[in-house]
Amino acid sequence: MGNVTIKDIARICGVGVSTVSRAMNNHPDINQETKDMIMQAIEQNNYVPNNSARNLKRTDAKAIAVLVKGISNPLFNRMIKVIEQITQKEKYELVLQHVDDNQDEVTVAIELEKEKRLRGIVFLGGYFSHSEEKLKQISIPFVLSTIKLEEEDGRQEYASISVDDIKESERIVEYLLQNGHRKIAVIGSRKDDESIGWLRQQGYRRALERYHVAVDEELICYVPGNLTPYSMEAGYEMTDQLLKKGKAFTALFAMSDSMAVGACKAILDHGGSIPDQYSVVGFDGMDVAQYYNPSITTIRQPVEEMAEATIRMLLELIRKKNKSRHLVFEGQLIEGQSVRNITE
Amino acid sequence: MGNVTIKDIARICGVGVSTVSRAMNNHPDINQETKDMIMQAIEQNNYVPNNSARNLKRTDAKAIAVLVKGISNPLFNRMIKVIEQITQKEKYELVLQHVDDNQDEVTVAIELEKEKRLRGIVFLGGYFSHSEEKLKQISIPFVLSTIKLEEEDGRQEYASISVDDIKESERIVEYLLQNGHRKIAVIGSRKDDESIGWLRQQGYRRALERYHVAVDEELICYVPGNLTPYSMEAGYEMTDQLLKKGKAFTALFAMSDSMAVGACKAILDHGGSIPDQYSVVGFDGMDVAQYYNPSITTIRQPVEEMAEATIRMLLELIRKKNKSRHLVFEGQLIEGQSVRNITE
DNA sequence: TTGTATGCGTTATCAG
DNA sequence: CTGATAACGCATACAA
Repeated sequence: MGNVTIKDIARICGVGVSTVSRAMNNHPDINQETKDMIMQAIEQNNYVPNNSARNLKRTDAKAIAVLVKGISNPLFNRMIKVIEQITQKEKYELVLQHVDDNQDEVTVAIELEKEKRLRGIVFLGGYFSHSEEKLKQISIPFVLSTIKLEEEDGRQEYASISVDDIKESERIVEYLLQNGHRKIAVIGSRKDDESIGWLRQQGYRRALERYHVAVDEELICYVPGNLTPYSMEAGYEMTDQLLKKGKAFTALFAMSDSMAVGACKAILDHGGSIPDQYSVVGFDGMDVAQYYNPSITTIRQPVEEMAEATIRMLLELIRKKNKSRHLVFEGQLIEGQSVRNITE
Repeated sequence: MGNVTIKDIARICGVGVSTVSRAMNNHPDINQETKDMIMQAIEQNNYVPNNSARNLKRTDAKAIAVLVKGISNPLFNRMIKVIEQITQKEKYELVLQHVDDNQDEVTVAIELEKEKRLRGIVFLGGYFSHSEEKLKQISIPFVLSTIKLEEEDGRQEYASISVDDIKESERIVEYLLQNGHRKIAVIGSRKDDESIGWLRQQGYRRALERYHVAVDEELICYVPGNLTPYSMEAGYEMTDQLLKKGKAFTALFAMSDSMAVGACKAILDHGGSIPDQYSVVGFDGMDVAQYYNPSITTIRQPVEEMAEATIRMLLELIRKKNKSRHLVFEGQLIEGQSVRNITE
C-alpha cells in the first residue's frame, strides 16, 4: 500500500482530481452528493493529503508562526496559550516552532515563511541583533515579543512588545534599598551575557548609584559554564559559593524566580533564615515565587497581556491597519514574605 | 522581488537547475569552481530553498519527529534535550511538534509522516487509546514514551517506554505507611481521569489495602474544573479546601511535585508545620522538590535514561535491528525533609 | 561534468 | 457543476 494520493481517490470515485480537491477544501461549486461520496471514499481509504504538496500550490493559506527561542521557559508557555486561543478565534492556523539556542531564528523564519506560506511571525524570546539586510528577507509582518533589542528605541522595521528590564530591575533593587539594605548580592547570567542578564544588572547598578551606594563587584555573581543560567540549581550553587566565601550581605537579588528559589534553599541549608538574616527577591512572577516558603518578593511580568498585545499587533500589521510600534509593558512589584526592613 | 527560486539562481549563473541543486546538496559530481560560483550567487541573492518542494521530491530524508502532548510539562523538556543530542549525533534531523490537548496525536503523526517523509516517530506524553486500524496507518516505526497504555501488557504494534505509575505510587504511599501514617490524603487529577491520575490513585489504594487501612473517600481530592491539573495552584486550592473542611489527616500524597508545593504552602498558610504536623510527598522528581523548604520527598522518574532508551529503541526499529518491546523503568524514592515518622 | 526533461501531490485555471 | 491540464519548486534519471 504505497501511500494513497488524490489520484487514487479520484479513480476510485470515478471523478477528476479537481473534484476531489474541491470536496476537501469546501469549495462552493460542487454537488453535495458527489461531495459526500468523495468524503466517504476518503474516510474509507484513509486518505490524508500531503501538506508539502499543498503548501507548494496554495496561495490563500492563513497561517502565522510563533518561533520560540530556547526550550524551557515556563513564561512562554503561558504566552503561547493565549496566542493559541486568539489565533484560533481569528481562524488562523498556528505553526509553533522551537528554535535551538544555537540556531539563527531569522534563518528559520525565512525558511518557514516559504515552506508554509506564512502571513505573519511572532518571535518569542532571545536576543535580537540581526542586520537590516537579513531582516529585509522576511517579507511578511513580524513582532518581537519579550526580546531584548539591539537599539535603545527599537527600529522601524519591526514591532516589539517587552518590559523594560533595566527599569523593573532597578525598581526591585530600589525596593531593597528602601528597606535599608546596602550590601546587596546579585546572582545572574553568564559574564558575557549581552541580553536580559546584562540589562537586569544595569538596573541593579543604577539603583545603587541613585542611592549613592558603591558597587561591590564581589557581590555580583555570574553563572559558571557548567550550570544552566536562570535555573534553580544555578541559584543554589552561586549562593552556596557566596556564603562559603563569607562575603557579608543582607539581601540578594536573583535575576529569575527559579534562581531565587535555589538561593533561598542555599541560605536555609547554611542555617540562615529568610527574611530575618537575609532578604531575597526574584524576577518574573512565576507561580513558584508565590508558593515558596517563604513566598518570594518579585517583579511580575504581565505575560498574558503581553501575549495578547503581541498577537493583536501582528494581526493589525497583516491587515495593514497599523504601523509597527514598540510597546513597553509595566512590571508589577509583588510583595512576598522574603524581605525584611532592617532599619526598624 | 517575488521569491527567488532555483531557476533564478540557475539563470543568473548561466547554468542548469540541476547544477544548482547539486551544488547545494553536496553532490560529488560537480566542478569545484562552478560550485563556488553558484554558492556565491545563492548568498548574494538570499536564495533559500523551499522545504515543501524539497520534501515532495526527496526520498532519502533522515528525519524523525517527536510529538509532545500538552505544552507545559517540564519533565518533557529534559527528555527532549537528551533526544536532541542523540539524534544530532546520529545525523538525523529532528522535527519537534507540539500537539494540543484536544488534537489527536495519531492524526498529526500520519500527516507529518507524509509531509516530512519521516523515518520514525516518538510520542511523548498523553493517553494512548487508538484503534489498531488507525495505528496501522502509521507506516514507520514509533515509540510511545511516558504514555499510559490502554492494555496491561502493551501491544505488539508499538514499542513503549514508561514507569509503572501504579507501582511507584504504591511505593511512596507505602513509605508513608511505614512512617506510621494512616490518615493519608491524596490530591490528584480530575475525577474522570483515565490516565496517570487514575493509575497513581490505584497505587494509593493498593498500598492502603496491603496495610489493611480502610480507604476514606473524603481524603481523596479531585481537581475542580476551573483549575489546571497538576499545577501548584490546584495543589494549593485543594489542600486549602481540605483543611477548611477540618478533615483530619497526618500525611498528604500529591500526584505531582508541583501540587506538592502548592499543598505545602496551603498547610503553612493555615499555620501548620511540615513535617511536624503534616507529612507531604510528591511525585516526579522535579528540581522544585529538592529546593523547596522543606525539601519534598518524592519519586524521581529517571527521565534522562528513559529519553535515551526511547530514541535508541526507535533507531533500532528504523534499522530493523530489533522488535518492538515494552520497557518499564524503575522510579527512585528520594527522601526529603517533608516526612516525619509519627510512631517515634 | 553538465543540461534537459520528468514527476513528486496538490490546487488553480480554464474550457466544457 | 465537472474534468483536463498547467503550474508550484525542487531533485534526479538520463542524455549530452
